[in-house]
Amino acid sequence: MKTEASNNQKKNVKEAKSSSNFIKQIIEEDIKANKNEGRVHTRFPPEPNGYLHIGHAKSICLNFGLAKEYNGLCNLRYDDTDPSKETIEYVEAIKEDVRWLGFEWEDREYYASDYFEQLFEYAVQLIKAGKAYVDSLSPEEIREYRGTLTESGKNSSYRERSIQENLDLFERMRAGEFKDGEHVLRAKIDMASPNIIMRDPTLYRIKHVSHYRSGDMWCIYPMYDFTHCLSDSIEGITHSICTLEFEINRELYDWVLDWLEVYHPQQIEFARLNLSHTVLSKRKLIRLVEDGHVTGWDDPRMPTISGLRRRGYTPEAIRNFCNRIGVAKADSMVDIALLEYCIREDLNKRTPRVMGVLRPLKVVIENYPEDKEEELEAINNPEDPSMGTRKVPFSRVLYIEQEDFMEDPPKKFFRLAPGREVRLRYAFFIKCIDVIKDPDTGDIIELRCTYDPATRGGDAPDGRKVKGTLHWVSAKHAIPSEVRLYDHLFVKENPNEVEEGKDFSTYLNPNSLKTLKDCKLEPSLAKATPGSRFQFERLGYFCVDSKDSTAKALVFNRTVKLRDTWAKILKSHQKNTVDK
RNA sequence: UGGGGCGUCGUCAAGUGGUAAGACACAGGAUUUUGGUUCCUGCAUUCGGAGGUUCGAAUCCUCCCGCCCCAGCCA
Repeated sequence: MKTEASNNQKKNVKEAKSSSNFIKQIIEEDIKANKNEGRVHTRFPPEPNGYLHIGHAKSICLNFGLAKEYNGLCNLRYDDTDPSKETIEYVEAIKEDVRWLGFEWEDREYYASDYFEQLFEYAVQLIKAGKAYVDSLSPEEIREYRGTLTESGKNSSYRERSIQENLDLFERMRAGEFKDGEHVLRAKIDMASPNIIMRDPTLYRIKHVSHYRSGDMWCIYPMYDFTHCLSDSIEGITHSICTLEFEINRELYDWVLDWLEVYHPQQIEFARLNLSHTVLSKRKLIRLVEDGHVTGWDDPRMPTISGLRRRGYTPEAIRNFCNRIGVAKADSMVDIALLEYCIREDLNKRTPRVMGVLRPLKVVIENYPEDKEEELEAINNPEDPSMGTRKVPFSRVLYIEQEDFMEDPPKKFFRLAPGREVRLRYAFFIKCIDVIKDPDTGDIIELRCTYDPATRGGDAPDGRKVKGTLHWVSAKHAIPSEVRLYDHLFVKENPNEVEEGKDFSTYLNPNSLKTLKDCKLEPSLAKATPGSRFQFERLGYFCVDSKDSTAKALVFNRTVKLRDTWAKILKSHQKNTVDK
């Protein structure tokens, strides 16, 4: 028997704690060695040029989670050094998403663009140290001079300009005396380095573009490699966690900080998230939006935070997911089934149950009086008795789900069929006595049934058992609704893996959205507010769409299906018959 | 064929010289007024491969194989 305490414990299920990983080990060793006086300070550094997705959630949970676990801090920092792509709208959307996920950066909201003056001073310092120079090669020449992966590059003819000349030119770059592309500031490292990043990387470029924050104050903008390490240094970041593709940039990260002799955070790289049946690159997500494959960044099919939110996902489920997938250095592809498991787990505990019929089939209870109606008591959440009960109206004409009736049922089909008796959840046993078809099409349009008044509530006093229990809605009381059923965006597990001459969009799932306009819901749903979540019994978890739903015309999104053993049985049977 | 990384169950992933955690998925079974939930049970004699060191190797050494990243004035 479950005790009150164990019930409570269950309700407050502790968030899955992330297990040990190599980053925690590094941090723990650092703390033990009293590196940084035992301080842990991380940062989440998005570029405001797109919306956050579940891959960013992994990074957010990692950075903020580490800070929390080791009593440290995590900054929110915008890496906004490319004014041609960045906007304030993205800044706002990112803040909303991080906050919604449940993380708090307090007053530590920083912008690399706020460091421009300081960064400029650092660049001057580098020039003075003879470690940077103004190059006047064209972009094409710079590319040619860089060499290839197997051949070393060659020095620019401007590489040996005097410090004075470099200083003068750099000041004039800042002053706006030159056009875009005329000059760049480069680090003077080694054009023969086997690491291409180190072949005199560009530090500053001229861009006569106004910046969403600094306006027209600058026409030269620092590059990522120069900005990021110094921003980390300025903020006193201890562990600068980024994704694997920056591994080769670490040499430059260290080079800049070493030559400038400033506080030196440690860059640590981990593998970015890949999720099956979707794409997670900004470029591809933008294409989905721009090509109209989805309705926007917050389309409930998108793996964006805003899409997941609109779909009905909870921050808790996403955080649990991030804790469960782990952190490592091996490239990997997480099965989207794990994400779905996480949201079901959360919604199962917190969501009220209701009945709604997606594809209605009319049922007339012949022995139920025309004018009679009654209310039956239904449990709101069997997982949580404190959520109480509600009344659902019953009357002579009902709707059940089309797929809950079969005229010629296969073995193991426990639902309604001619002559068979089933239970209507929380109501009565009914028996099908007749099937009415459309004379032209042959489609089943109505079922005639009888009910057993003695089974009120769902139990037969004579101990009679029934195999199936169906959800239903009283026709007279039903409220109409539109319901959107979502499925994986891509049919292919890894849409990034494309066949010759094809592109990821060829693997788009044509059935990723099915809109049902004739759904019938129990009347208690009339007052459902945007964003509220429910379990439609036997079907799945649904939420009221926050954009398109109105009090008069409800729109529900299916967050995720319930686990469906019957569907599995059907599938394996089909497979078996095909195999034979 | 330069450099930097990575290979442990179908998918993630612990493991750090003492004899392969856990989760998802999958397959059985029990309970069930949701074919839901919950609960049991099963699921890597073997860690990319081959050698070697060792009483003992997923862990150390050697060679090989495979995959990923880098030639933006993007991040």
